[in-house]
Amino acid sequence: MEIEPQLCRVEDALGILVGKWKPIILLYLLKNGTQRFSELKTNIPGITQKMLTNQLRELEEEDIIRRVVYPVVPPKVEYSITDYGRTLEPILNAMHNWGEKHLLHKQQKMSQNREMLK
Amino acid sequence: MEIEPQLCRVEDALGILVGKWKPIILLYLLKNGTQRFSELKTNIPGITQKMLTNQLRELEEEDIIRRVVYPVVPPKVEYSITDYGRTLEPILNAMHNWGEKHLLHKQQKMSQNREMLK
DNA sequence: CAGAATCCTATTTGATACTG
DNA sequence: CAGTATCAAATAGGATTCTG
Repeated sequence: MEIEPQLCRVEDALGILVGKWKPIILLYLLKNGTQRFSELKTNIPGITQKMLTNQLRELEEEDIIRRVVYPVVPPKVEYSITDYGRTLEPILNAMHNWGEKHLLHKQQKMSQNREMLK
Repeated sequence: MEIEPQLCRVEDALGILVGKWKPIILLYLLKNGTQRFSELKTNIPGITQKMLTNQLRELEEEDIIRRVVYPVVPPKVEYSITDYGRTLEPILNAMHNWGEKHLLHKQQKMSQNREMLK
């Protein structure tokens, strides 16, 4: 019984979410609303300017976030979630809840690994 | 308002699902039950032996699938979803449904791109 | 049959310096 | 402030050959 990959639409959502900083960016914008580039930069620990730009661009390309440039000096650019982007929220929540629920499983596995090292 | 990445558990689920062939492998096992290595190999078009082995190992490492080796000649190895792995099913379904629902959005974007090329 | 091993390419991520 | 540009490192993925 052959599966037809083109009939599997899991990748559509997955592809949008994959990227080292995308989930955190989306969660941040979902929780805190419109944010400037610098706000994201300072509030997402460890991210570089390059990666922030990169991930924002990719999310914008997928219409998940909106980029608004104010023609002022110094530059001001604001990012926010689109209505379309908001449709991903249930999926993000489902994954977060799964992660929380199975923290225990993860910890048990880690203690197994410690056992094996003895 | 700083976000604490360690409080975001989205990556826990996401990390398990990420990999070029993981979703399709999981969907196949969820739909068709226990499968031999060769069955997966022939029913997942385009996958190489190396990647099939690789992705199965990573899923096994996360306790999402079970690997059972039968000590026979020629070798026989069967893979199946664990109960723990089955807890990911709602997430996979949510992503698939999202993908189906937003096929239209995707198509509209593609026609926009075609317009831009004129 | 179910892989392991090797080699290679491509993509992703990161560090750093520069700019309108 | 909000980026670009460049280079380097790390990771993922693929083609091919070999083996118990």
